[in-house]
Parts: sequence; structure tokens; C-alpha cells
Amino acid sequence: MSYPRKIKGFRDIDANMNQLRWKIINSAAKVYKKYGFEHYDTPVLEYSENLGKYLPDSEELAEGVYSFNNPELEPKFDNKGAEIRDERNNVVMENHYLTMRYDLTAPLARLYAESLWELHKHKQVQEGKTPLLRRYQYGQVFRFEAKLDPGRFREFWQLDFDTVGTDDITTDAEACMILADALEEIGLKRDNYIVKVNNRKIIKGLLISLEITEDADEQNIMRIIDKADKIGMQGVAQELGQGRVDEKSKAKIEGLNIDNEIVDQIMGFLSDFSEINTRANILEKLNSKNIDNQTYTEGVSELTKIDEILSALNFDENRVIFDPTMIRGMGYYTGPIFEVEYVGTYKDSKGRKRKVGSICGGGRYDGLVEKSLGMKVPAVGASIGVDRLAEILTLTKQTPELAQGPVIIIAFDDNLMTEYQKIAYELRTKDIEVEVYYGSRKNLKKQLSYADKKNCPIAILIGENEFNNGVATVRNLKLGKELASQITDKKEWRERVQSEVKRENLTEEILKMI
RNA sequence: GCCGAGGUAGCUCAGUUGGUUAGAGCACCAGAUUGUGGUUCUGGGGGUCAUGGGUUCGAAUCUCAUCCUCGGUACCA
Repeated sequence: MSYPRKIKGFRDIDANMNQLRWKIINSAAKVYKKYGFEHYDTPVLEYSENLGKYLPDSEELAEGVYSFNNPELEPKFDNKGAEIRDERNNVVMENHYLTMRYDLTAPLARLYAESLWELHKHKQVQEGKTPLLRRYQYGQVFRFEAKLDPGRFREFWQLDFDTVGTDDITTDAEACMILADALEEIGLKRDNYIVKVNNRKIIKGLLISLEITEDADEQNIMRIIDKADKIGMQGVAQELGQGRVDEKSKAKIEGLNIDNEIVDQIMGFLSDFSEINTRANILEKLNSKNIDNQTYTEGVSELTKIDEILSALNFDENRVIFDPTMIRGMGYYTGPIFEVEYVGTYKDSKGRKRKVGSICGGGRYDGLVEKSLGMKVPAVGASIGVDRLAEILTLTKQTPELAQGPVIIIAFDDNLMTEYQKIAYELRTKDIEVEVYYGSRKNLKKQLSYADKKNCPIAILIGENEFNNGVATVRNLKLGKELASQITDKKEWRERVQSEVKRENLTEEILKMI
């Protein structure tokens, strides 16, 4: 015997949850296809080195992912793909590190790099002329997080679309449109979501103008700015400077100890955008800044282009806004970044009001494929967090109606099992979903409760009497449910929802009812 | 990781200043209904009070440790 239990952060999904999940996936996929994306899949497990530098033996970087040694011994390769040999010229074997995918973007980069590997080796593809790939993909991704926030799991689904092989900024604008369209197709109302757009080049350009050019500093500063909506502008200023003490938790948070003057400049820049503002106003403000390095200028002109396209297609401020304080966590983004926030709150199981936060994210990552291919390949994409969205739809009671169950054939009499099977098979050839009741408890009440729970539309009752008379009793469970609240007299109710039909007409009658 | 709050039936929880046999609602099972869903009514099963030690005549209740859960905070490629 063992104690049956699940790993923390992993879930079982029942029929209702699956119904909602696949509604989300099918709706979004429909939109992705409309824009010309094709459906790809990649394995759940990858060689760790292909997913980035997150190896289990480098403590810091292994955090947050599931990695382990491959039980299979395989040849060791150098980074050009050649087998490494020892002094006796034998191939060196090792157990490679494997990692469960933590998103769908890194595996895409691997897939794309792999497909170009040989061509690139023989110099048959040139930078700037790499093939175009537009794919969408959905599936589980895995992250190890010690403590889970509400609505977050260690295994969760993402629903990505990416365009690899072009640096045309139009695809970035398109990504925003796709996110908006997909969410509306899923059923979100227009004022329940907002796509937020920023460009990493703008903050980067600002930092360059302040003579902050170290990668680590830049990352740290961006990380703190990203927390603005959580800790407030004052909190950001404190964490950039001397640090702060969180009031609620009394936690001491160390600051970056940046000079006051520079902190003031950064805060001054950000606070200019703190008021909700139109895209045009934000662009105007960005242009008016006295910053003239190339990174900054590029960032602003890219945003300008995105605004042009969005505006021309009537994607207005009620769907897509610019937010110069939005950063996003993933380190591989190099240009425009997107995030979708669910607007509004919900009440959790204890009645507490909660904010939802972001439900989609994405951006341009022009350097990711290069890491494994050794050649620059521009790419942009975004992802819908399926489980988060499902959670929100459930909590705000926007779930689809319970799916209709199968027609149920009540098993009265074991001797009639062959007859039940014949009826079921006959109906199935007409594309009707049918189930013969197999439960061990055969009393009628039990069987009808079972049918009720599965939302069965019709029950077919054939006992010895019916069989001998060549008839079947058919009960309309769907109608019965509707009438249950109106009719109190059981006898009358039964007469309304139940009828006897001839055995040879049964299939025909069921087809009429369903 | 840090701070705080918790752990009592399958689920949600109540349980007085320590005092007989630890309760409720939901769910489950059965009957009222001699083969007929919902509602209603009646009855029934189900708990090593997270685990281990301590205090006490006596512990779900006080105490210590451990484990786990939740909230906040930090981290999040």
C-alpha cells in the first residue's frame, strides 16, 4: 500500500475544468490560425544546455526549473557538435542534464536553430535572410517555485504564438492585436483586459544616458522598476537607493545604493508617465526628453511605428496602451514587450478581494536563437497563461455551460445487456454519444442520479416488460430538469417528460429529441 | 528564505476559564416512494482532534519540538 497523493503545485483536472481549458485553447488557436500561424509541438524534456544556461550544478541558475541527469549515457559534444574524444581517441560519454521546459519560447529557439544548424555550418544561410516561421503551440510548462501564489502552479499551460525570422516591427504591433483578438474570442469583454506595451530600449537608453551600462546593474534596475505596481513609486525609489522595510511583513529589503541624483533622474523619468495617458501623449513626452543615444531613439521610433499600425486598424486606447514602467521578468527580451492585465478584481474562497495581475506576456527576443545557432535571428512572440485565465473565468463566473452528457441506457436487467448494447451501437452510428450504465449499484434512483450528474439529455429505460412488448420508455431528462421547479406533482411531471416508443422507432425518436 | 496565522469527519468549519461518550452544514448510504432524478422528511455510517514529547487526577484546549497548510514579503530565467 502507498499513500496516494499529488506533488505540490501539480493538479488533477476534472471534466469541467478541461472543458474550460479547451475552450480557451480552441478559441485562441482559431485566432492564431487566422493570422497564419501553424500548429507545432516540441518535447516536454530538452537538454538543459538547449534551454539556456540553467544547469543544476550552477546553483543560482538551476533555481526554478526541474532538471536531472539523463539515465542514458551519450557522447559528449563540443559546442560545434563534434564528439569529444579522450587521449586514446575514445568517444567521451556522459549523462547529459535534462530540463523540463519552463516555457515554449526556449524550445522554439532550439527547434529553429536545429533546423538551420547544417545550413549555417555550411554557410548556406545569411544573417538577415533567415527563413520565416510562424507557429503556435500549447502545452504544459514546468517551474519549480518553493512558494506558490494563489492561482499559480508548478505545472501550467501556455498558449504561444511566435514569428521567427523577421525584425519587421509590424509583427510586434500584430502581436498586440492577436492578444486582444484572442482574449475576446475566449470571451473576455473589452473593458476586462488591457494590453500594455513598452520597449526595453527606452529604459536601456535612459540608463545609457545616465552612464549605467553594466548588464547586471541594468537588470537589477529593471527588476525593481517592474515592481512599481506592487510597491509603488516610493518603494521603487527606496529600493534603487538605500533599501526599505516592508511595513506588512517587516522584511528588510536591500537597496541598490545608487546615487540619489541618479535615482531622482530615473524616478523623474518614470513619474512623467504615472498618469494614465494616451499613446500619442506618451510618444510626445518620450520625444521631448533630452536623451539622444541610438538605443533610446530606436526604442521610441519602434513604439511610434506600433502606434501607427494599431491606430490605423482602430486598436484604440481601450485595448492597447503604452506603459513605460512595464518591464517583464524574462531576461531575453530585447525590444518591444507586451503584457496583458486583467482589469478588475475577484473574491477568493474566503471572500477577500484580490487583483488578478497579468494573464499574457511576450515581446521581441532578437538574441535567443543566436545563443545556440551563433547567428542573429530576430523573433517576436507572446503567450497566454491558460490556467490563470481559466481561474479568472471560474472566479468571475464566466464559465461555459456544462457540456451535455451522453444519452444513458438504464441497465435494469443483466439478461438484456446485449439488447442495451445493440441500441447503444445503433445510436452511435448516428453520431450520438451513448453510455450504457455499468455501475455496480443498479437501482433506478442511483442510475438516474448518475445521469443527472453527467448532464445526460435522455434516458432510455427497457426492462422485461418493455422488452417483451417491443417498446422502450424514453425520458427527457433535459426537459425534466427545466420542469422540476414548476411542477410539484410527480405524476404530472412524469407524464410530461416520459413516453413510450416502439423499439423500431427508437433511434428516430432519439434523433428528434436531441 | 523572513514575518504572521493556522492544522478537529471526504469538504467547510464550531468546540466555553482544561472536565463524562468531540458537534453542525455539505457530501455519502438507506427509507418514506412495491422499477422513476429535484424538493421535503426520517434514519445511518464516518474522526488516533497533523505528528512526537511535556505539564496535569484529567488535554482538541496549556507547553515544547517537528511536519504541513494559508497570508504577507523576497525571489522568478
